Amino acid sequence: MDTELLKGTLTLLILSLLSRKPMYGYEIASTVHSDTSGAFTWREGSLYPSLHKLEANGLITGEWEETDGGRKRKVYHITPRGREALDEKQRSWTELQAAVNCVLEKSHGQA
Amino acid sequence: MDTELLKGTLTLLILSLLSRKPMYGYEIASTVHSDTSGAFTWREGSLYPSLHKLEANGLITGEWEETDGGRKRKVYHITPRGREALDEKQRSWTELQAAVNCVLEKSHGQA
DNA sequence: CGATGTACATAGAATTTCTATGTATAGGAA
DNA sequence: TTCCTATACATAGAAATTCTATGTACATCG
Repeated sequence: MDTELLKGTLTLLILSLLSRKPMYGYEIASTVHSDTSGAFTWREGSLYPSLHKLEANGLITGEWEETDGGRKRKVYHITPRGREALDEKQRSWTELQAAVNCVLEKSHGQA
Repeated sequence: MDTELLKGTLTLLILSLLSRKPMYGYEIASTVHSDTSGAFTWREGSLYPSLHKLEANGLITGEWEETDGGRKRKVYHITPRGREALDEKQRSWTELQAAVNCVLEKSHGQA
């Protein structure tokens, strides 16, 4: 997979995943990995800074939680503002697809 | 339009446009602008460096041309290697769309 | 008791794209 | 004629995103 094209989808997908239910970072990474059949494999160095940025922007909130095993996790919830941002990003994504596909189709068969 | 998502599509679209016919930089920018009904407006500071990079990588070749009016333009042609790269990038784009839409759909209706 | 998996984090590098600026000419408007 | 706009290319530096590499720490399984 061309990693160049992946850029910008991270935020969209994090918000989409958190709209299902609250998740912690590691869970987000493994969920997107399995949901995309391994097409997306986010590095921790990309994911955690993105989560911090989304939290700083008020789109998600994180709370420390302790599992039965005594392990600590930071569970993120999407905020109302986060849901608005998700809606907007989804619309942008739809527009982007349409615009790119329009150019590709116009090229098709020519030359 | 969310400019974050646009990243990575520049190379794909330049190659796609040049697969139609040879074009010069300014023409590429105005064509993509009109083809996408203004959804994409590449800055010259993004376009020209990208063209130089594609040329350095052997995916396109540029030749200076002079118009009747005496104006100079650099007309770019796609190379065989450029066509291969275009095919590959188009496949990646299709995969990316599928993967992202799969995640978005799985989130739909939940929570 | 060591390896692996879980779980978070940051520093620095690499890459992409944008902003700002510069040069130069053609053609129409004032 | 002179100025403004559109055409046409270019680069330097900044900003943003993502990756690589590294570090910490604990649980569990073999």
